[in-house]
Amino acid sequence: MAITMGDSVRLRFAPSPTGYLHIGGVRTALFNWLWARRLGGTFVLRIEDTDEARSTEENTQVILRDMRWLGLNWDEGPEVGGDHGPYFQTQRRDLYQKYVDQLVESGKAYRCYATKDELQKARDELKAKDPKAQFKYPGWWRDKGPADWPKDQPYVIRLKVPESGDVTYEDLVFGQQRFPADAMQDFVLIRSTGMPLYNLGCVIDDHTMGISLVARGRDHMINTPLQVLIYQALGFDVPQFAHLPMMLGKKNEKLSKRHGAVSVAEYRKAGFKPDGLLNYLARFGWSHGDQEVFSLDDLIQTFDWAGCNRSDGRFDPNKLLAINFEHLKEDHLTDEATYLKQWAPYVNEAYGEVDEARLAKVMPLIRPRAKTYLEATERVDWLFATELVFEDKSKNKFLTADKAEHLLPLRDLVQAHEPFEATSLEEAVKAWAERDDIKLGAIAQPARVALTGKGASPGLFDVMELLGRETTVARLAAGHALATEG
RNA sequence: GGUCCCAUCGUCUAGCGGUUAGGACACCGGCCUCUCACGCCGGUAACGCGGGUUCGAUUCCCGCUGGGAUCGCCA
Repeated sequence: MAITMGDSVRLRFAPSPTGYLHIGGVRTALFNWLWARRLGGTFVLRIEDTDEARSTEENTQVILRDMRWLGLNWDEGPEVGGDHGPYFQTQRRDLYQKYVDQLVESGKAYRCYATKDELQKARDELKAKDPKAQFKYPGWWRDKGPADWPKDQPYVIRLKVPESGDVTYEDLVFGQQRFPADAMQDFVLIRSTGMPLYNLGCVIDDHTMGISLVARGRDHMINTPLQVLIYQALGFDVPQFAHLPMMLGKKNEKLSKRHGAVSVAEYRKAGFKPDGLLNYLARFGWSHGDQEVFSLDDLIQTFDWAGCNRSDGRFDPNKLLAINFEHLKEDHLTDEATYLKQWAPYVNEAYGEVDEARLAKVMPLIRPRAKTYLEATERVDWLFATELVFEDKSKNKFLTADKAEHLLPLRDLVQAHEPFEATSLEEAVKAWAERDDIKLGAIAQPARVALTGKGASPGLFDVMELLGRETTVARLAAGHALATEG
């Protein structure tokens, strides 16, 4: 497709504040955002809060906060404004009403006074007669006019859907699409409360906000022909569409809580890096040859709709973890300053305000060992926790009377050794082990447990240097005491 | 059931008529090693089925099967 730069390229993400920000939604937001950024276009955030029963201000705030955390900044929308506002659908009701009145006047839509009960009754009757039959609104009010309108009765507005013919549109991912009009019914545009339904609000907003390409999940694909009909009835130009395959759970059902974390907030708490999450999500339903790891800049430079896949996929927490790990351990993806800045909040929350210099010093030891910032935090408890916690398994295995014999000699060596520095300590201990024909592991494993409480840790001598002479000496002695007392 | 969509290792995918069907995650070996990781080396594992089209189909077409979306005054 032709790549045109500039103002005419406008994309949007339009979440409903009926819940937290779901990672499936983030994937949609990301693809829109990437395309806008790649073409130097505009990314609009619009809040579709017309479901009054489920939309809350709190949810809106959560969505904005999580979008910001992810780095998916918007050029127009809540809190940043823009020339096409307001960006909350509930604040655009006059606009919807105006266009709907226009449709009714031109005979392309009509008032329907049928009540929900009447419709339900008709549905039930049809189902009783033929369980397999497809219920369609029977068009009771389709051909009535103002003379037939009852006074003071609530009504909805329905679109007059053509009785034959096809609705077609071009999908950037799925190709040319064709839907038979007779499979659709005269659907409702606006509720009896005057609040627009999804399809109407979506079309009017996308049009008035100048959206050039609508990209959304495949679950909306069935709405698109309906929306095309509204565009046509209103005389609007139809934008481009791109639908994205669904992100499903392990067993092919909709991705939900039972598959683990689904909200952005949970991934933040679990210590994921935004770029890592975004990298995984980008590679879900999109590919660029064999490349798996992308910085955000890589994505902006390489993302395109042609690389999008059409088949639904299953969310894989393992792969997400692996991609996140890649981002955390590779310096070109996360430089030290960034790592420190992003990691520090987790550490401070776990252990209280810790010394930045010490944190910076353990960092290089932890990076190749931790897949998330949270895991990294758990791996430095021996350094920052107020009390050393022993793993039972490791304690029982290595802090025993027979295995603790080298602990005190090691303590003595460490106490006297200069300089107190990892490489130098290592040389000294290795020399001792060799001289007395002791396997290094026989010294190191009990010592590791004494110093860190665990059977696995960064290199023993790095641990010592970080702990400092005083703590190292004290813990070696305490470990020996623990091993021999019982 | 109607309408629509999809189909390559367990998972994410490369492939766009001729390949020993490639990569990544996961898994299993091995090396490295003070432990755990990292890193390195190697391995197991896929074209759903049946018809066409073609000299030749994973690739194009049709059918089947299987999976999914949707059928609201939700979005």
